[in-house]
Amino acid sequence: GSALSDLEVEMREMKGSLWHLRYPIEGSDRFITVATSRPETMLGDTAVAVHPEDERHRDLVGKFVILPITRRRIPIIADEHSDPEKGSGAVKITPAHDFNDFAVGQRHNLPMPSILDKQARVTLAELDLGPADPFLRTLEGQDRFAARKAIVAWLEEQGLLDHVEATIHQVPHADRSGVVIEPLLTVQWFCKAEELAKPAIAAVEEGRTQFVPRQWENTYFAWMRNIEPWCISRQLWWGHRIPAWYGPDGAVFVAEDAEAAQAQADAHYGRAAALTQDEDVLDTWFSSALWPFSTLGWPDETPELARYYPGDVLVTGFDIIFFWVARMIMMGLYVMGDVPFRTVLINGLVRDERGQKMSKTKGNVIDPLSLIEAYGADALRFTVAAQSGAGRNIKLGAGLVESNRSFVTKLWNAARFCEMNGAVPALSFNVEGARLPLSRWILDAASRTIIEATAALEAFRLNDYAQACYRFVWGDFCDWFLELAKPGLAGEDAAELRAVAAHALGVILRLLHPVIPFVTEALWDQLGYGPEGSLIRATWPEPETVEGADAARGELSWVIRLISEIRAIRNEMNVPAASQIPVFLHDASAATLDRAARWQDAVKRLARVSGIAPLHGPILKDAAQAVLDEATLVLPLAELIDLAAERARLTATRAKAAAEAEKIARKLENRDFVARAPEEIVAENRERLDSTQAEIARLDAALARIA
RNA sequence: GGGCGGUUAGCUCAGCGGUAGAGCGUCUCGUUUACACCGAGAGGGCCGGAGGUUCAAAUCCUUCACCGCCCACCA
Repeated sequence: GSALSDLEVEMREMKGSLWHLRYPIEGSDRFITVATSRPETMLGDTAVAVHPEDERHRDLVGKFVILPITRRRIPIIADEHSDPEKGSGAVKITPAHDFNDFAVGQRHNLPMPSILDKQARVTLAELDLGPADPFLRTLEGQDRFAARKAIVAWLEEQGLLDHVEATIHQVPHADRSGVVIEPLLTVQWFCKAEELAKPAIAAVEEGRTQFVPRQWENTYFAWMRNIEPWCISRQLWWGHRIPAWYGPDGAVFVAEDAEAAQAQADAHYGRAAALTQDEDVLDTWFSSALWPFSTLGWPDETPELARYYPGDVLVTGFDIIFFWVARMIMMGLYVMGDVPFRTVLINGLVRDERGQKMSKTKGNVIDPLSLIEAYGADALRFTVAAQSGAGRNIKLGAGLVESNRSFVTKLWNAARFCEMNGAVPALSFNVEGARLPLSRWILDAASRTIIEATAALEAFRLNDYAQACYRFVWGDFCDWFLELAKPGLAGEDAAELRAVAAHALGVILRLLHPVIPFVTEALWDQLGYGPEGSLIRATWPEPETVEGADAARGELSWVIRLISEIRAIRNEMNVPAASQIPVFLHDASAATLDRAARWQDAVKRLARVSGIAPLHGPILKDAAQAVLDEATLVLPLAELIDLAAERARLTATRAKAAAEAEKIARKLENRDFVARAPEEIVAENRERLDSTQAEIARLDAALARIA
């Protein structure tokens, strides 16, 4: 058995019994009943306490009880600790084996005999034995639980057991070994934690160290402001020895090392005295508290210590705030005069798929190595980052890792496609040289992603960072840029598109390297971005201003909406995938027709159309229609079209738009809204109403044509 | 007993005063020369309940319910 700090004690709910014992009162035939969940401790009772205001027992205060078995005479005292509401209102006091009872014992100057040894066996050594019952002898050396059984049986036999009550109570267990802890009076070394805590509280109050998310500072403060003296000695084999030495007469010398202690002792005794060092070691958390500077060479003033203390960010779980974080802050301030780190990032705990805490007994422990074996380290790392919302736990399951493995594979394939098409990274590449709207659009999107991802990382929002990268790679780069670039890669724009693709991929590799280290590193090297091992040292990508970005965004947004509209119609009208259909633009502006001509090849390919042309004159009857800005798309489907289905489709679209318009109109009719809402909000709603109404008008026209 | 967090689409979650979103899953279609670990499309939500503040509430306040956690409590 060793001493423990409060933090190492874990309360567990257990079914147990409450034994109500009858203690005979001296000089009368009355009894006083006390309740206990640990009857064996009655051997060490040194008083029975009642509440000073409790009328029921007032006359008993000052009288004595003859404790059964040991037959010791112990006083009935009045103490606030006794709760009249509980049990009989009288409570047995065992100062050596209960914290509260110890306090009572101190207040009333009671003796404090231990009746258990360090192996939790009954010992009678400290008892003042008088006319004890012979039964007492048989208890010596018995284990606490065996003794409990024997004592209960004996009391029952003697008629001293009033009754037994089944209860559920909190029982202290050692968090490591899991055994039930027995409070025991021992001599230990303590640290005045309160003194250390004061500057540590101030440091966090003043923001010299900040917790992320901020709410954990409450947890820190709550504990630090109510901190108890810290028991730092342990009766274990491993650890730093307590730096205390004892002289021949037991005098204590505390010093940095044996030599200094010896010097102290010699001065004290006036002669050379033999010293023996304390056998105890320091609490492992005490030693761990030194970690931020002891690992940097302290107590020597090393260059490492000068450069790396204080550290920047400590990343850890909330369950370690008291054990380690608080202690490092206290110790850092005390020893180094500064906080050990500026930011404490509290990440969630990794739990199983259903959110259960992993435990060996539950058998739900996920071995990261098996996930890595199945899906790769990159997939696991990316998954954990993507799931780590601020302050929430991570539910880790194979399914998630598997789908993120797909993302890694997607990245790999996209890079392979770039390579196949001669997208070679060039140092000379300059964003300003990009002329094509497609180039400008993807370069602008890359810059925006860099800004978003960087901001997210700086704010420790790893999930936002991962998501921004995911969306850019899969949504922008793969789904649209590469697809739209395919026709161009075979033509006169090939050189620019290759250079832009290579540049964007370079941004992607650098952005994702922190969470997809292996695959990005392999691609970086293989595709010629830099020599092997150089990606981790590459500079973080910087956002760049792209000339004509707004115009490029407008144009690409149009192209993407055009293709999506055609695809939607094809799907909803069940147009066979293999059939190529023509697309006409009705009422289109010159600028729109211009765009249509420019994107002809890409649209043909991505929307499976045979061509796009302006439509003048009457619209064919057997056609599907859709509204795109000022123009109406017309898809002649001939025998493919089901007019009823098309009417239903257009009607549904119109209904949606009408509901939207209605909602906005109601808002704008509200005088309070127009008067009190900010101008730009009102203007925005007016514009939305206009464009929604224009869309409805075009849908009505389209419906009229197929009526 | 004291405190902290959560409750939004089937699942996991983002959004935290001004048009409810993402990923996965589901359904339909698809052998288009990077990728089926893929592509296209669709459906799916009284944003836990009740009050309140506000021109406007998933978002702010009050309160309740349920879930999770921390601290204290061996009569």
